[in-house]
Amino acid sequence: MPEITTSYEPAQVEQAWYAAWMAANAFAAQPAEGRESYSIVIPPPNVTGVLTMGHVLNNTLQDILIRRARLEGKEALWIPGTDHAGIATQTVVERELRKAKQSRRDLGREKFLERVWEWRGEKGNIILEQLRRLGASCDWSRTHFTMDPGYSRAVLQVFVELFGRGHIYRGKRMVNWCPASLTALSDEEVIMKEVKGALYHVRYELTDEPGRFVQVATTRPETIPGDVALAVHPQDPRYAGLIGRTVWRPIHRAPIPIIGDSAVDREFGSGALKITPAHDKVDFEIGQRHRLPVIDVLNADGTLNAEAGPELAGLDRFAGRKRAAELLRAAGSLVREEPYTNNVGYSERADVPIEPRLTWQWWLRYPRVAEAKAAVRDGNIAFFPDRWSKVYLHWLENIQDWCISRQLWWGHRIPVWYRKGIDRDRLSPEELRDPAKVHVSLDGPADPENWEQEEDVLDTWASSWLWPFVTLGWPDPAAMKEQGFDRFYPTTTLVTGPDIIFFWVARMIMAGLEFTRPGEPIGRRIPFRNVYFTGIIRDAQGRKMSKSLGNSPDPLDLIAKYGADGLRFGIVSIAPQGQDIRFQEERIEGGKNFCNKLWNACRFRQMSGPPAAELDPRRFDADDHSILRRLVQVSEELQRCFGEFEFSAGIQALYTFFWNDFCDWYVEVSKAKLADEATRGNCLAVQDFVLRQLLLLLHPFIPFITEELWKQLGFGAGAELLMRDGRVQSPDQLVQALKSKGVEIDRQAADSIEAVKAFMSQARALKAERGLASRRDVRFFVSADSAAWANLEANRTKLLRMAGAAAIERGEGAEDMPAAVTPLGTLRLDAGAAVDKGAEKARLLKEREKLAQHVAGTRARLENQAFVSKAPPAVLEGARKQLSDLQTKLAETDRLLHNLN
RNA sequence: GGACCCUUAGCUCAGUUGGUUAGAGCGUUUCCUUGACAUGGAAAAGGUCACUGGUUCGAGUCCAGUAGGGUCCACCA
Repeated sequence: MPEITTSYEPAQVEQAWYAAWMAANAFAAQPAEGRESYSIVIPPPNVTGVLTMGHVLNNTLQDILIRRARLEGKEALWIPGTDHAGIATQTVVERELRKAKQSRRDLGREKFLERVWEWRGEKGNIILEQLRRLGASCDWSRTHFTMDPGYSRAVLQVFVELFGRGHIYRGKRMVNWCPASLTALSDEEVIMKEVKGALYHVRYELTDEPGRFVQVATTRPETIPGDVALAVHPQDPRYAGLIGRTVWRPIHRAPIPIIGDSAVDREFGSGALKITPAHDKVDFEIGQRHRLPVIDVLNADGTLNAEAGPELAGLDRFAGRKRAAELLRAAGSLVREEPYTNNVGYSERADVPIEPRLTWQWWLRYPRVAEAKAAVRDGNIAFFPDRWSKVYLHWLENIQDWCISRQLWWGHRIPVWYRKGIDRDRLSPEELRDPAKVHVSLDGPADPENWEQEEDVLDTWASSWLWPFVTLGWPDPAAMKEQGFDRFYPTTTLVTGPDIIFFWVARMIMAGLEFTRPGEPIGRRIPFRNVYFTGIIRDAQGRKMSKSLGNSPDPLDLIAKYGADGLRFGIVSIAPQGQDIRFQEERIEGGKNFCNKLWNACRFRQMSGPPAAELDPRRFDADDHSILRRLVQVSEELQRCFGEFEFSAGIQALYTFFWNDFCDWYVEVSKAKLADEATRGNCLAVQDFVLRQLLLLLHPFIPFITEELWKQLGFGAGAELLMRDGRVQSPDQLVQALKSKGVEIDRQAADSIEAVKAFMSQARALKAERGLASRRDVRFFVSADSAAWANLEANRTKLLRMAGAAAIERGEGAEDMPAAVTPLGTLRLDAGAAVDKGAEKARLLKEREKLAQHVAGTRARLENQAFVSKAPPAVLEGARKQLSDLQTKLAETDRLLHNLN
């Protein structure tokens, strides 16, 4: 057996094991009847993406769940893949073209798409490669891409079916227009930002009463040429006589009416509102109500057009705003201009202000809204943390139709063909469904020469919302059978960020309910049973990590520095349920240190001798009972944590068990036991038993190092792999396994160790306070009763070793020796040197003070009649025992103080 | 305007149905390279649990309010 090196070097180990796992095809789900299944679909990262800390957290958690499920003997499937990310990808490729002074229009649609596919071929798998570095155990043979032929067909089929069911329509409506990407966006792709600008107070002169004005406030004077009316509240006394009269539009001068509409807020500004139906949603609605014309003064790219008048035409909208203000000022129409902060919608992707714009688009009336609400409200789908279900339900309550068309080229082209010669913008809703005029199908019309296909593509999310079932072969029955749709749908758990709860989670639920297993109960049609929402990773200052801020560390650098396991351990340990996470590199370093500690504990085991024989219950001492009891406890704790998705609590429990219970205590006491042939064999067997279980429990969190150590310690036979063939035992199975080896955990024995630990702690403290930690020639005296003395005798060898003492003797010692009261009797330290009596007295007095306070508090509680009569017996008993223990300790401390005098 | 979250040690955070003396990691102080590990060991210092009330025998934990910070939703020009 090769010797384990003195410190853990992850790079080689990780690379080698990932290759070995791949070679063994160990990530592939092996269909096996009778096994419970556990499935996860990855939130598909954008093909343009590179690994971020958010991905690290998210995918580590998925990998933990999948690996744990595998070790529990489940048929575990983790489906990977990428999203074509319409706007993002198209933007990236267009940017490349621009470097060569080209635009996509220069290339034309077909050539451009070829370029995108080329790009995807080169760069599209980078992020999946990075996930492998992290250790992700996805079934790579099932990698999907939302633009794959099969996937695309499914997306189009969904469109065709929803159209057929009347959920999809084409309509001219106000949309969020991105002047940078030149496409419509859904409401979810618009983020509100506070923008500092100006509020312009502009006066409009009455046409029939020169010198009389109506004043309005606006942030967008450049849209004044698009004004078609002023609106006031019909009950506003200030404007009582004005409704029905006309005013002069101050730019691109023309008379426009004053109308009354109750949508106007009387409290804001002057209470009068300019109406620009082409450039504001509310204005558009008011315009509709009053049958006002629409004057669109903007081009698609955000520049002003001829409708804006000769002074503004051709200017960009921001330059136009300045120019418009100047024009107003020159004309005496600008009453004043004040600094103003308002909320402006921005394109999430392009980071420019969006324009409300009236265009023809395709819309989806969401299917299964009520069912989608019920699925979460009634618990068919559980959210962790549960509070996100409120956010989800609130969104569904107020759901708006989804604008699913995008004026892009990269994406699924809408499967609609218009008969040549017809004007598609004049089709009535009935004509839209007339097959002689509009053809909607998967494969297109039989006589394509007579038709023109819709140019628009679908919103990216209109493909990703199908992810949980299209990745399992839907809708092709043969593919579904082959890919195990029956076994793996609904998937077990979805791990994602709360930021895409509307974009993705809610929509997947509706899609799943609409398209899978028609007619079957809701619990069979949902796409997943659990949704775990991760926190958002922030930098040390609490800011969101982003490319533009450059405050996100490169996960690959962290892997190089701390190992993938170190990174995984660190990120999980700082990611409690439901809270945002402040990233600290020190925690990743902590992860690396944990791995090194684990490595060395196993190294120590290996140096102690070959794999041990069976546990020998006859040789069990209190430490053996104690460590095995803790092992069972940790196993229980971990089971609970997995049930509640409390990853950081789980890893914390493992940390404490391994570091404090196993290394700091059990391994240390082992050193004495290993020197004794009588206890050596059993001690090694206990170590092996614990390490074996520990590696199984740790493996989902830190897969590489555990696999390596599993092999180094010879725990797997032949070609067995921990990750594939290992089986973690439930706490009950663990107890049973111990029983079958004749081991029954003795709780009293295990408890007795706690007193020894306290004793040890006090002994060390007595020494440490005098700077004697290294000296081994000290003697301790203990005034122990016979039971305590027996306990100490039984542990003598290891106590001497661990406390660093030459002797522990029964007796009082000298009165001026430093002393401490322990559960096993009063301990005195004979350091063989003069003692600072004053210092000793001060120390004991401080201790006495604490004890006295505590005694008083406990006594007061017990003297409270209400407490005695109402508190549960266990609590009461605990308090009584506490009081008596404290009193004993206090009395002994008093005696020590007295003697010192 | 509506909803939700946070405020606990110098820092970042745990604290699971209310119940002994509120924990961890990092940092700090002292000591230690004894044959797993200095990426380590031992010991220690450090907290009126944001504030004010309330419920309760008992509150970091439950309720109400206040202050500060954050997130999401919403058409206020």
